[in-house]
Amino acid sequence: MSSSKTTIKDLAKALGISIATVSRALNGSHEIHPETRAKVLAKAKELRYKPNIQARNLLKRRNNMIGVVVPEFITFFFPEIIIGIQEVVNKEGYQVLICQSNESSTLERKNIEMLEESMVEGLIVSVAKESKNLDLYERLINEQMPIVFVNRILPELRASQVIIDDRKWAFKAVEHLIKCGYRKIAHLAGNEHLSVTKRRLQGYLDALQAYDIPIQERLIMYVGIQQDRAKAGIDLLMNLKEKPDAIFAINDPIAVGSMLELKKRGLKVPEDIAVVGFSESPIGKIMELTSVSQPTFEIGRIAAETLLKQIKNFDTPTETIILDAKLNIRNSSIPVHKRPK
Amino acid sequence: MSSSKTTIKDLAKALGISIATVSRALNGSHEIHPETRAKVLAKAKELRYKPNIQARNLLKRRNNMIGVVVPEFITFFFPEIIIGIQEVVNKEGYQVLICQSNESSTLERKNIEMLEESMVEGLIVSVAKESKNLDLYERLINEQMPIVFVNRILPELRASQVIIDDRKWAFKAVEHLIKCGYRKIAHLAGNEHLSVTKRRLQGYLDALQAYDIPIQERLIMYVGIQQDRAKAGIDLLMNLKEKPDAIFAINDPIAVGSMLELKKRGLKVPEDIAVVGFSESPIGKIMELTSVSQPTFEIGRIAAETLLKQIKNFDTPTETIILDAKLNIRNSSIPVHKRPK
DNA sequence: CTGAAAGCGCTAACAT
DNA sequence: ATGTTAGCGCTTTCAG
Repeated sequence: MSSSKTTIKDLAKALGISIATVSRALNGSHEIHPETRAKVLAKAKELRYKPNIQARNLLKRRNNMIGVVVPEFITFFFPEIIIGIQEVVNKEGYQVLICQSNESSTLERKNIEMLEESMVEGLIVSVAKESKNLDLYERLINEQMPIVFVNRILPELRASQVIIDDRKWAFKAVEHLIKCGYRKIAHLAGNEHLSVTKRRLQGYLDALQAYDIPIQERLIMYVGIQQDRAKAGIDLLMNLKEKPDAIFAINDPIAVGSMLELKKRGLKVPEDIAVVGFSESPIGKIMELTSVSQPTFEIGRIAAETLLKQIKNFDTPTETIILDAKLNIRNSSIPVHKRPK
Repeated sequence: MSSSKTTIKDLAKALGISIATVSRALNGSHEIHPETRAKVLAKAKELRYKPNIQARNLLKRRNNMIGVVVPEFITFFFPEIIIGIQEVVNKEGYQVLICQSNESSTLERKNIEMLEESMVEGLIVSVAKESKNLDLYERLINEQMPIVFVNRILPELRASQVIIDDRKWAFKAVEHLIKCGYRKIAHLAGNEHLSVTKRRLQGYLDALQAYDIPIQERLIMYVGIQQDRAKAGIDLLMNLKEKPDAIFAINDPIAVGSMLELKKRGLKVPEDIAVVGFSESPIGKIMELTSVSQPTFEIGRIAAETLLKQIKNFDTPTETIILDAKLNIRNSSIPVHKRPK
C-alpha cells in the first residue's frame, strides 16, 4: 500500500548516516565498513528502496537505451532481427525502443526524432521503401550518433551496415532455375528505388548473362514488395504471348502472392511455371517455396554488437558486414521428373 | 561536427539572460516578452539545442514510458496488438519498451523487473504459458503500478484485462461444425494450465452438450499451442479405432500443423476430416482454414487506453473489457457438397 | 516580464 | 571509513 518512492536520503535519515555512505553501500564500493553496508542493505530492503535510474542517467549522461526503426514488424523477418538485437544489448544492460515506420518516410522521420528526443545512445535502422531521410541521417552521423543500418540501407551514406549479398544470392536463385532447365525466367522486382530491388535485379541479370540467356525487358516487372502486389505482375505476365516458364520474385510475399494467383488461374507450380522467392518466410516454407533464407537473428546480433562498439568508442570506423545466406530448394522450382518421391 | 549538448545554461549565457527566462521561452510560458522568446528560440535553433528529457523527467517524476511484455512477437498476433498500443500511447507522448518472455516464466519475471527498474509508468502484459509470477504481479498491483493484461491473463488477479470471450467463440466454432453435420469432433487443446485452454475447452464442451452430443474424453488432447505440437495429437487421433470427423484446434498454429500432418497421411480436409482454428492467422487464411478472428489492433488500442486512464488517475477502478470476435468460415470446414463453386 | 535560488535523486571528488 | 559539497539539466516558486 505504501507508495514506494524511498530515496537514499530516506535511508540515510533512517540510519542516521550520510547519503554518500548509503550510495557507496548500495553501489558495492570497497571503501565502506561491511557492517554499515549490511545495515544499509537491510534497511533498503525493508523500505523497498529502488534506485532512481533517471537521476543516475542524468548524472552519467547516458540512458542505456538504443532505438530501433524498422518498416514493419508484423511478419517474422524484423521481429527475428529485433530479438537478435535484444539478446545482445540486454546483456549489456541496454533497453530497446522499437518503432515501425509502416513503410512511410514521414513516419520514419518522426520515429527517429522521437528516439532522438528520448536520448537513445544509438540507432539500428532499416529504412522504409521510399525513404527520403538522407539529410536526417547525415545530420545524425555528423552529430556523432552511433547508427547501424540493417537489410534496407541507404547506399549514399557512409555508415555501418549489416546486409547479405543480395546480388550474389539472387544470382544463385536464378542460376538454380536455369540449371533446372528453365529459360524464360521472369523477375517480379520490388519498388524501383529500393536498394534491395536494384541489387537483386542485378543478380538476376548477372545469371542470365552468365548462361547466355537473352535479357527480355518484358519479363521484368516492378511490382513492389507486398503480397497483394503480386497479382498485377501475374496479370501482365500471363498476357504476354510468350509466357515465362519461371518466376524469380523479389521476396517471399510476392512469390506467395504469385503462387496463389497462379493457382486461381488453374496453373500448377512448378509444372506450368516455377516460382522462387527470397528471404524465406514461414508461409513460403509451408507452400514449399524455394527461397533464399537470411540469417535474421544473426543480422540482429551483429548489428547490435557493431552498434555497441560504436557507442563505447565513438571513433570506431564504420564497417559493412556481409553475412552469409542459403538457397533452400523446395518443390516450387523442381521439375516434376526430378522431384524425389 | 560540434557535438551538440547545448543546455539552457549555454543559451542563457549566449543571450545574457537567466536560465529561468530561457526555460520559460522554450516552454511557451505566457509570462514572457514575445521579443525575448523569439531571440531565445532563434538562438536555440542556431545552437541546435535539444532539451534533456532525463532532467525534466527527474523533476517531474515520470518518464513517459510504458512497458509491454508478451510471450513472443514473431507471429502477427502480438505485433498487431503492439501496434495498436503504440498508436494510442505515442499520441500522448509515451514510448513503449517491448519485451518478449519467449514463453518462459523466468524470463517474464526478468523482463518485468527490468521494466520496473527502467521506471516505466505502467505495464501491459500477456503472460507466458506457464507463468508462475502471481506474487510478482500482486506486489506490483499492491504498489500501485498501473497494469493491464491482454489475451493471456491470470484469473486469480484483480487487475484490468482486455480479452475476448473465448468460451463463447469456441462454442460458436464447434457449433458451426455440428451444424455442418460433423458429430465426432475432437479438440486439440493447449497447455493444461493456460487460461485460454480452459476457456476454449469449456466452449467446446458447452457446444457438444447443447446439441446432445456425448462428450468423449478420448477426443480431447492437450497438445500445446505451437505448430510442431500438432503432430502428436494427430498421431493419437488417427490411432483411435473410431476416428474423429472434425477437429477443433485451440489455435491456428495447431490447426495448420494438423492440416499439414493430415495431408502427409493422404487425408483430405474437409472431405475426410474438417479442421477449425482459433485466432485467425495469415497462414491459416491462405490455407483456407475456418477460424475465429480476434480484433488484435483493437485489443492493443483498448488496453493502452485503459492503461493511460490508470496512469492519469491511480484510483481508476479495474475493468474487464471483452471485445467482439468473428467466426470466418472457409473451406477447411465446409463439406464438399455445400461448398460454393 | 525577468532573475535568483531551491531542489528532483544520485554520484564523485574532496575532505576528515 | 565516513561526511560534506557540488552539480548533472531542468522547472518552478518567490521576489522584484
